Amino acid sequence: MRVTFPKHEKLKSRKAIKQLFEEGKTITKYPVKLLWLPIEGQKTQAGFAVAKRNFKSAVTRNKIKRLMREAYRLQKPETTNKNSRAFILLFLYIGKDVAAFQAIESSVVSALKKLAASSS
RNA sequence: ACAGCAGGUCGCCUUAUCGCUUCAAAUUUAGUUUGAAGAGGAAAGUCCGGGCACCAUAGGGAAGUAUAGCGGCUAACGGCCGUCAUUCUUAAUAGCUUUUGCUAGAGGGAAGAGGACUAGUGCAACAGAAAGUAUGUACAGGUUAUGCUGUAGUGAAACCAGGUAAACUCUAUACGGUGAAAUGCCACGUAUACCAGCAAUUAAGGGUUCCCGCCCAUGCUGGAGGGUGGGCAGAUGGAGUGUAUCUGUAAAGAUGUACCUAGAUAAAUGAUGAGGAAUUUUUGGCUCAAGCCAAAUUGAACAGAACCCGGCUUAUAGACCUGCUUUUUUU
RNA sequence: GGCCUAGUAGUUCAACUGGAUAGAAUAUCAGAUUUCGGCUCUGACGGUUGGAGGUUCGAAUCCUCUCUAGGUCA
Repeated sequence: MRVTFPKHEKLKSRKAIKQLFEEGKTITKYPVKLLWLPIEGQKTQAGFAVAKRNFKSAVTRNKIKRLMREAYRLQKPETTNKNSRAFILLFLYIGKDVAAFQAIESSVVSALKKLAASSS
């Protein structure tokens, strides 16, 4: 099947992000930190963030967000098909250096697996 | 050929698979398919100037800010072009000198925020008699004598209507304020409620420094709290880009012709693989050396549009082009 | 997308509106004192005033550009 990540699966609502930071739970798999919160009646949405304090250059921030988004996109069917519950997710990059795609991918995968285990 | 200086251009390429955004078409209903397009020379810093929008179709004065030789370009500018004074550097050559050297200096190169101290106020450490109410001392000249003239030392400045305005200031010119989070429309939702202060139609307040004037206005400001935090337009065809001719020393302008070239919004242009390449390192061979050949390795700087333009400044691996200069070799 | 502020010894602050070796406390080091250490006393070290350029006889101070850090506006 197609592995896509269109616009409406992206976490955009300021209100939801605020709620996520206040009430959400966290899973840390260095260099990625995952904030998650189960929701009702909607599809799963995911967002990606890199702190401006750690990376001053906009180019590297965009690069890291694109890498995390690509890793999430490739792993999405395996995680979302197993359980029917929906979440709002936010992947936060907490490392200080730019990691390779394989390292970010493994962190994202293990975080999603832990999320599936703890929510079921 | 190598090196240096100045100016300019480019700034990874090809391909497979999977994905993102916009537009068009089809099908169907909001998904899918097909096709097309998809970051920069600085998109950056926000240092200037404009367009555009709203606020009295924005008006007078004060204050404030900026600029400052002359001429031009431009929508405009603090930008750009030309040019002059001035300064620095180099230097043909000339004068003096036994020489070292000193003085002047055509020409070349670079810099060039440069109005006014004959309006007023201020400032000038140390040194020096004296730093502004200027003009003391010594010597020489001159004079009947004084006034006067020249030299001397200190200092950045004392040969004078002194110096200093990137000191206050004056003169001239320009500038109203705000800033796409402007502004207009649609949708959703709530609280025309509560507390405090000011004001009561000759008033408070607002129109982003103050005064006048004008306009708005029945309330205004602050606090705590409730709701929303979505969409469309603005917003991508423009002082647009390429090219040819003409005008002009040039910046630039005129005319013709061709082209359409991002439009995101927690923010699109990416990921993985393969190949090619500038480049990096190591080994071996040839060679006096520079370098050349072969194999392995590495695999591209600075950097991401956010309403749009014109500049300036800063960052930038490497490649290429043009001009000038020096050195070497050959003809 | 706008706007504003600050950078001075290792640290915390001075330096009046340009004027001379940029000062004080603390920290560090050395010496004295003490059986030893602390306290105390004496002395030394430590700064190209974030960087570059300019104005001026002279710049931490004035001007321009730039870097870094921080704040602020729905």
